[in-house]
Amino acid sequence: MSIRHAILGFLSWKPFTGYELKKLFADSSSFYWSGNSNQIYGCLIQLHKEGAVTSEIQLQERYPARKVYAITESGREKLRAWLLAQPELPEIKDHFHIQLSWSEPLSQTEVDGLFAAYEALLGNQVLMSREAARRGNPKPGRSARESLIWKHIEDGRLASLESELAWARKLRSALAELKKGAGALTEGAGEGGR
Amino acid sequence: MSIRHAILGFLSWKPFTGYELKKLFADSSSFYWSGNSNQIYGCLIQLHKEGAVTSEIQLQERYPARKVYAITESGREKLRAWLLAQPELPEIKDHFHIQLSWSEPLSQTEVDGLFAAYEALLGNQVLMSREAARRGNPKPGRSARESLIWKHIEDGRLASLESELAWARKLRSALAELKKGAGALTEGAGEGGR
DNA sequence: CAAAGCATGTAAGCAGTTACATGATTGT
DNA sequence: ACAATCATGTAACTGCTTACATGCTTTG
Repeated sequence: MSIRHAILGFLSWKPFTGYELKKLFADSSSFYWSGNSNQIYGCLIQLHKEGAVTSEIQLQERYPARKVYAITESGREKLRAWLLAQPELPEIKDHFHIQLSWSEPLSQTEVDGLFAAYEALLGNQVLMSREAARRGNPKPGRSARESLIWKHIEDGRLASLESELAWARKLRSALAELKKGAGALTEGAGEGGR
Repeated sequence: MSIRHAILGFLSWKPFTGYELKKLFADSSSFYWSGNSNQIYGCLIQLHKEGAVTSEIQLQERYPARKVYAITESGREKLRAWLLAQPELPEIKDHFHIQLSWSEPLSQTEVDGLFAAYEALLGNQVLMSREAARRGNPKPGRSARESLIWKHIEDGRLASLESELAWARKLRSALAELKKGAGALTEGAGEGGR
């Protein structure tokens, strides 16, 4: 799966300029690409070469000219073919989990600091996602089905963020419990050691 | 975060050959890299140049010679610096969610087929993860803390797979309900969309 | 006798990233 | 005066992927 499909997806909803697509990607977390110009503009040029999109130049008075891209019949066929392709599993890169995996040389205090930072990051993300959901970024709503799907995807993302936060809190307090137990038995030994 | 840190992590546990590391990555889903030779061997050569690891050639009778890599003090410092770096959010690429986002041109039957395939894929993954957890792949257990962390990470992965499966099932049946409702009112219209 | 395992490495390519280049216009 | 918005594009780089190359040994 590459960004080409997602761009075709957006254009199957309605025409956009590269600049608009860039923002759509940058503002969305489900569509996880960064929205860098290189990729968007490059991709649009290529799709145009392949005949999947048409581009119309619109001159404007006070702003630079813009190229509005629209999907073609052939583009819709390409999109359809991809939509029917074999689903793939989600790809998850849990950077923090890997960091934790090798945290043995760190002290309990240092590990606790990592948790604090991670939980703050997640908490922030939860708030921002909730706010974004409340504001409601632009999305198609061409049918009840489509709206239902988009709603569930949004809810699912929030839920998974929240459950990751709960996971981190639980592990953190389990580690604190462990420390307390060990401290009672060995009088503060086991800090920083292997 | 790149694979260099994860390799240093493994070597901070105990010495390994490139071939062994390759398998460790290939067999693990938490350490999400594919475990291709190019990256592993290339990375080890580079780490050796930087003085983060030493390599000892072990000749064997019936098998090719192997290079056993061990971490150096400087390597441990590099690892420690990375361990204390600012945590990062998980990166999630929900390929299937994006596919679903643009599924408007598909029929209800086609969408349902996608769900069936996705649920089968996830179900499989859940079984394989459970089996892998039962078998228990090689992992360090240098302290109660380390074991607790690894256990929670494993459990967390399973839980998130299971909740994704539950999410898919819920959305699928919500879509079926929607279809039923619409069918009752409009007598089978609304199939195939715009 | 073929396939899989042991073991190290190289080549070619892809999808993505940040940073740069240009230049008018509008808001603080 | 400075930054942000509108708008399109290019350059250099990174991290990762599949596939290839070699060759011996063990297992089915």
